[in-house]
This record gives sequence, C-alpha cells and structure tokens, in this order.
Amino acid sequence: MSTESISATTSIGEKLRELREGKELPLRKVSALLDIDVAILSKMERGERKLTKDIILKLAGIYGYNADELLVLFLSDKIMYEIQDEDLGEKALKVAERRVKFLKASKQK
Amino acid sequence: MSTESISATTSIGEKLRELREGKELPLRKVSALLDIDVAILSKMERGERKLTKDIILKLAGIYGYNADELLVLFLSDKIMYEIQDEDLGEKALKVAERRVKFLKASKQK
DNA sequence: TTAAATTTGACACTTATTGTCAATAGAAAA
DNA sequence: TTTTCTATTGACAATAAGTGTCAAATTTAA
Repeated sequence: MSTESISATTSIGEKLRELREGKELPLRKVSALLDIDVAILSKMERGERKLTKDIILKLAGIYGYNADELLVLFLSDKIMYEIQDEDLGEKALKVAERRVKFLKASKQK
Repeated sequence: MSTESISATTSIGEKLRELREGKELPLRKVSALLDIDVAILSKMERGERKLTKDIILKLAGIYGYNADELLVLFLSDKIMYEIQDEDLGEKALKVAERRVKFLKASKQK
C-alpha cells in the first residue's frame, strides 16, 4: 500500500464520516452494527472520543474500504496529537523513522 | 539542529541518566533541584513514569545540554509509543510528515 | 410542521496517572 | 563486615482522564 494518496488534511474521524455518508448510512444503523451507542460514534467521527483499532477494522468491513489505509490515518492522527504544535515535530518524526527502521532491521534475522 | 547525531537506540530516559551520571550527580541532588521526589526521577529515567516538557527543559539547564535535542528525543519516544509494534508504523510516520509539512506551509503567510 | 438524524451535556463508573512515603536492595567506603 | 549513601520498589490515597448510558436539545430533510 502506498501512502501518497492519503490526504494531508483529513483526520480519521472525518474520513470515516465521509465513508459513512458516501454509503448513505445513518449513525443509527452503523452504531447498531458496531453495537455501540449512537452518541459515541457521533463523537468518534468528530474527534471527541477516541477511536480504537477494533472499531476501525469493523468500519472498514462495513464500508468496504481498505483497512490499512484507515489504520495509517488513525496512527498518523495519534502521532499528530503527540507533536501537536511543537516546532521540533518534524525532527522528532525523522528520528522516529530512523528508530523504526533500526528496530525492523534488528528483528529480521 | 540536525537530528543525525541522535541515537536510534537511546530513549530519553536513558539519555537523561547518562547525562546525570556523566556529571556524577546523585538522583537526590537533581530531584531536589527539580523539587520532585527522588523516586519519581528514578522512575522517569527508567521509563516507568512519564516525563514532561517542563522537566526536560529544567534538566537540560542542570546538565548544560542542548534542550532541543532532548525534546526531539522526548517527542520521538512518544511517537514510538503510539506506533509500537504496528506494521503500518513507518507509513503512518510518512503521512504524519506530509501533514506537518502541510500545516507548516499553511501557517507561513 | 412532523420525523429522522445528529449533537450535546450530565451522570455514574472504571481506569490511569499522580505525588508521597517507607521499606527494601544495591554499591561503595570505612 | 558494618556503615553510609544511593537507588529501586511497592503500597497508598488523591486526582485526572476515559468510558458507556441516557435523555434533552438541536439540526436537517421530507
């Protein structure tokens, strides 16, 4: 999966809302499928409640959308939250990349 | 500040411990300067308690060490925590980078 | 205006995080 | 070894943060 197609401006919540509206499904129906309160799903789509990997995977199934792309968006949201308005955010991302690559290289033996 | 010199294997806690031991300062003295319990500082260095930006800045002052480098390490630790063992971590980092760059470009007008 | 959909806020509940402290363990010096 | 300094551990209560549930209020569409 490439990441180039993923928007730089859309959060995971917004994306999920777009997908739901694209399928013309009301919160009511989707929340029933997920077996959660309609208020919670509403808040998740608007970023007021935390999403979980589990919910994302279920929604990918419901909307017939690529799960990995949603998970990448989800993870990048969490990353964005950590670096927020920090000036050093970009540098921290570069260091994290180096560390991830290092870990990956360490694991494959 | 460049990030190339920052280790891919050292966490912020380990780094702070190295710095403290390099200066041969006991936890007791440093925690007194920070006005926190010695147990908390011990746990922070070993990653059992969360560090804060505030503490990091104070420690940079105490150890006479570059604050930005420590903050980058601190932020990258938090990022690493979010992506943990996720296969998609690296892709999420790339998306986050694009988003940060986009935000930066939006702000400068 | 009705009806459906969504949002909002209050609530009780659980879980996480916090600072404080004392006991334990470890290391180094005497 | 005994003493002393240092560091770690775990328990505790207090606070903060996150959770699901619900009903009322608002918005949207028919």
